[in-house]
Amino acid sequence: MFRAVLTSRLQAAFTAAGIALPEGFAVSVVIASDTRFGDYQSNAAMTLGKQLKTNPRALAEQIKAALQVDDLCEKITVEGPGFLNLTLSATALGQKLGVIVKDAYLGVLQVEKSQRIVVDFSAPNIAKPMHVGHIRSTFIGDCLARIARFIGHTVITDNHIGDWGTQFGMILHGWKTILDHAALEKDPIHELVRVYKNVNAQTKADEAVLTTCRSELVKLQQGDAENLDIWKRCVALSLDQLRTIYAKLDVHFDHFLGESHFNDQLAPLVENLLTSGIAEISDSATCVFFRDVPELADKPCLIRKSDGGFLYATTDLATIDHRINAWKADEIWYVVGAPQELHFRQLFQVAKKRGQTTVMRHIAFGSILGQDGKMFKTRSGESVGLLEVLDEAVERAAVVVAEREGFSDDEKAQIAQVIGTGAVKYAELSQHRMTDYKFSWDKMLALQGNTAPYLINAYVRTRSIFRKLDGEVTLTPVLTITEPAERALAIKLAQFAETTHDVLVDHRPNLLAGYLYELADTYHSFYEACNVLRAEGAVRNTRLTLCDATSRVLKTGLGLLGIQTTERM
RNA sequence: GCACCCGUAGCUCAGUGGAUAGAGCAGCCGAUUUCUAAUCGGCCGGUCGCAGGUUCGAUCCCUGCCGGGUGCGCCA
Repeated sequence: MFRAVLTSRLQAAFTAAGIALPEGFAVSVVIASDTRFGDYQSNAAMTLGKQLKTNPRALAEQIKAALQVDDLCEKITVEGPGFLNLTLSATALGQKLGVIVKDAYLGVLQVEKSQRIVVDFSAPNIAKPMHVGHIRSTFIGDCLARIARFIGHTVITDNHIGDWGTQFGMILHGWKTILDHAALEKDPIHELVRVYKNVNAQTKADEAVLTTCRSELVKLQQGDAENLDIWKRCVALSLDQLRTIYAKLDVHFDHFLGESHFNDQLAPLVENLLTSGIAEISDSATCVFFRDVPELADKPCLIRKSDGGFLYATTDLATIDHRINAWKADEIWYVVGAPQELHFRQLFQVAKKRGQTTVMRHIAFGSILGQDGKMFKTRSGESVGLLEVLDEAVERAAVVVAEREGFSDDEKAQIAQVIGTGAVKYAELSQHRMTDYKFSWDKMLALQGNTAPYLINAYVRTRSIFRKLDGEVTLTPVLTITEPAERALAIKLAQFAETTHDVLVDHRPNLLAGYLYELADTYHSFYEACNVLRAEGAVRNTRLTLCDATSRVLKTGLGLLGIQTTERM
């Protein structure tokens, strides 16, 4: 990629000019902030000038003189206080595009050191429907997993479903007292939710019901055959439904290792932590204290309740053991909401005390808020169901597709499916993950502007050109780029390489979404300015190659976001 | 009380220690016998919450304040 090559050239220029770089000083080249000055820029002279207390502009001139980029750039200029601006040559761009269209990775470099990365995301609860709150973890996690795989990591996706919470006390009691078996057969989740809500309301009104629920839970945890059987049926019914949703979403997991999977390991784990001195008893509960970590000094991590029950953190610790021992994880990524930040800080600290060196990251995200600006409450209040959102999105897309001619009903349904689902995913992934946002039907399901349909439409336009071509076309590796619109498109295409890697620096899918939007925008402009099929000779060939590259980058890039494309719309 | 996140155009949101802070939506004007208009071009719209500090340069980094959200031993 150009940025990496230019960076190493710049590094060499410093050496050639005899300029010693201070310890830890990283020479950097970035994509130009203002394209009037060039395609890439380096502010190194200004940053370094400050440190060395020398004139930054003179320093920039010195570097410029030593910089060997004749094969890449047609212009190098020094501007203002010491900006070093680089403009790529049409030849270099043309060659690059020739390479990109032939490369399975479209110019994206594979990582030098491939890691085994476990991505933990989605994690819905059993016996509850997935709602809009699950959108963020599911889509962000899926996207990050796809990108990590694409650049050469070994990725293991794991859905740590909540199949063993205290909520089962209520479901068990409800199952035995108020379950409607016919309703369960028709719509399992709906009936389970009804039962749960009903019992939940009962417990609020009657203390005795709560006690009964607790004892049902204890029986389950002690292996009571009847309760265990009911629990297994709940899990099976829920998993069926979940698989349907994930298929619809085109989201795939290598494992569904829910909390229950680790039950047997919790007691020995806690014993082990006690004997090794990592954990201690405090107020009859078992805790891990972090007295050497100032910000956690008064925030111990509880791993066993005073009644002997285990907690969220206990299961997570056992899960870490499994991921390290059985899966040999180099890294574990937790795509979980920002409110759980403290939990993960504690968890990672315990792992550190245990000598576990696996890299663990909490990839946090902000909350989806209701119209009142408050968080959706999943326990008491209502939320919008995920299926409901998807169905509505597909329906809205179908309204637009219905106006089109030349499609069978099946094709129309297929197109609406791709566009509706894509719109929902893109609405999430184009947003910075830390931003809280209010759930809005209109924004989530918009079909114009900065949306998935806009990107898919750009792809459709590239495909339509190739459908209309007569005969075989040989795309030439020698592009002759002349028009500004061609040039702008070529540069954008080349920058797919930079963007894809940038996403994983801070785990931010919105960087890729933003890039693809700009690419589609650039392509739409190119499309209006440069007719492809009416052009001739080398110009036509160049434009066809640009269209081919755009087509591939859009399809691949959208694929990395988890968004499918359609050939026509 | 302490900790973390957020505050940018009417609305929803991007963005970066650098050059004139950008999109979409909404509003207005224009382009189509189309290589698919789910498109393109243009106009309108900002004291980047407030006040200091560091810097050649701060919307970005630091401190304080204001406003909103979230979390802080026996839920997950």
